[in-house]
Order: sequence, then C-alpha cells, then structure tokens
Amino acid sequence: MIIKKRVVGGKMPELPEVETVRRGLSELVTDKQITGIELLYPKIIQGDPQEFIKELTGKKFEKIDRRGKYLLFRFSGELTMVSHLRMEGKYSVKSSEMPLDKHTHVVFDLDDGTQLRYNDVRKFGRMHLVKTGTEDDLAALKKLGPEPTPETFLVDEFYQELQKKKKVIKTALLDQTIVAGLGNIYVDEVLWMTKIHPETKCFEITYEQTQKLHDNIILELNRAIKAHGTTVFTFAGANAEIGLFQNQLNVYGKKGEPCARCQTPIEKIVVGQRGTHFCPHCQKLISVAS
DNA sequence: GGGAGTGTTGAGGT
DNA sequence: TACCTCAACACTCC
Repeated sequence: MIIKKRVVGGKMPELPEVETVRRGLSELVTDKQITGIELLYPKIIQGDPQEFIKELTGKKFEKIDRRGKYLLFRFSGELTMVSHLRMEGKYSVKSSEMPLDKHTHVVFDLDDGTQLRYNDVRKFGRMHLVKTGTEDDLAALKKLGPEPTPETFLVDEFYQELQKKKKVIKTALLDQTIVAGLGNIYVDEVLWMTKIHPETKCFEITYEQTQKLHDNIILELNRAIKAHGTTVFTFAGANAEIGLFQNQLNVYGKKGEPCARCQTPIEKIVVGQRGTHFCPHCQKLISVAS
C-alpha cells in the first residue's frame, strides 16, 4: 500500500526554500484547527512553552506569510507564530497514526486527524508567538532589510548602504540588514553571476556593479522559487527525501570543477567563517589595498 | 575513532 | 557604532 506523505522543506533553507514551504504548507493547513500541541523539545519555543500551548490550542490557521526567511503563521484570535527553520528545520503534515521521527520536536494536532510536525535534527529552529501586528517589534524582524523584489529593493538605497560598509560583500549580503533572504548558497551564486570577488570591500563596489548585483539577486531568488515550485509534494514511503536542492547551481559545492563560463577550476575559501566558492578568473579581487 | 566541517542567528566582546 | 567571534546541536566525512 502506498502511503501518501507530504514533506515540505529542504536542507539549508534560504528565501526560495522558505517561500516554497510557505506555499506548500498553506494548502495543507489553512482553515484547520489546532486541537492539541506536544512539545518534545520545548527550547524550540521562545518564551513560556506552557503559554504557547495554552494560547494556540483551539485556534485556526488563517494564512501563512513570509518575511525574509521567517514564516509568519497567522491564527484566529490575532495570533502570529514567527518561525525560523535555521539550518535544517522542516514541517510536514502526516496522519497522527504515522510514527514520529526521531527529530520531531513540536507536534500540532489538527481537527481532521492529521498533525503538523516540526522536525529539526540540529534543534536550531525557533518559534515565537506574538500578537498579530506586533511581529515587527521582534529584534530579528526589525533589523531585516527590504524583500528582494523590484518594488521594495531599490538600487540607489542598496548603493548607499554598500558605500557605508567597510566589511566584505559576502559578509554584508549574509547579514540580512541590507537585503533580506540571502544565505550562504545564493550569495556565492549571485556574486559569481555578477563577477564580484566575495572579499571585495562593500565601499569598493561601483554603482554599475551594484546595479548588476541588485538585478541578479532578484533574478536568482525568483528563478529558485520557480524551480522549487514544481516539487512541492511527493508520494513516497518512509524516509522520502524531496530533491529541492538538485537545481542548477554554478559555484556552490563545485570546488575543483570547471567554471561554467571560463573552465577555470572553482576555488573554495573561508570568508567570515563560511565556506565560500568562487571562480578565481571571473571574480578577481581588485582591491585598492590599504 | 576523534576532530573538523556544515550554516543561521543572537549574544557577548572589543 | 560597527564589526568580530563563538555557541546553540547533531550528524557526516576524512
């Protein structure tokens, strides 16, 4: 017998993965009511875990929004659950009769006999319950830069921000304050696309380069969202993995492989304690050296 | 079999 | 202020 199982979420969620999760989960939980909550690892919850259970029990999922890499679950009763998947967080919706995974930490019982389960091997993910409309008061959301869309992410502002920074571009793009949603993988990709060395100081980037970088960030994230949109759910037995990450990356994880543009082997270095991939020929460091 | 590597974010230090 | 380093944790790889 084929067990129908839907897993939503992949490894290392960046904005496109979180958006894919948002779309997939929206279909699965909207209008369902929470009849109970089990916290198997209470530290996932920011704030009082008992209060979390008490507040959410009986509430209905109204919709799911997203801000950067944060999911915003909107509930009846003016409640919003802010959820960050960090490294390996995953949500799935399964029949309550299916055995729990070893790393399932939060279980929401739903009124149709299914469960929304939060799974996270490294336990880094966090959930925070707030009154709807006050989520921007959370330090994490308050510091977020604009969403990477043409309407909200503006070249001139981007350029002004970069001119102010002394750190290197890779680190700046990762910190979420200039623009929200980029993680280690897509930062390497967009810098390769734009032919900018990851250790270029922000203030050394020209206006023209800033423009290209800006366009590539929007382009690449949208392309990734589209690519993931086709694989939202699977039919499978236990331990099914969803292949969200088999999309066409050009540098990330390609150490030693030929650059898609010039065939020079891709190099891997460490920048700001993060593995960083680039093409030494296409992405030259043109530093003014101090 | 032990130690390094994996990457997101926040806390704490300078 | 702005920037840097490390801890949170578990598993894989060499």
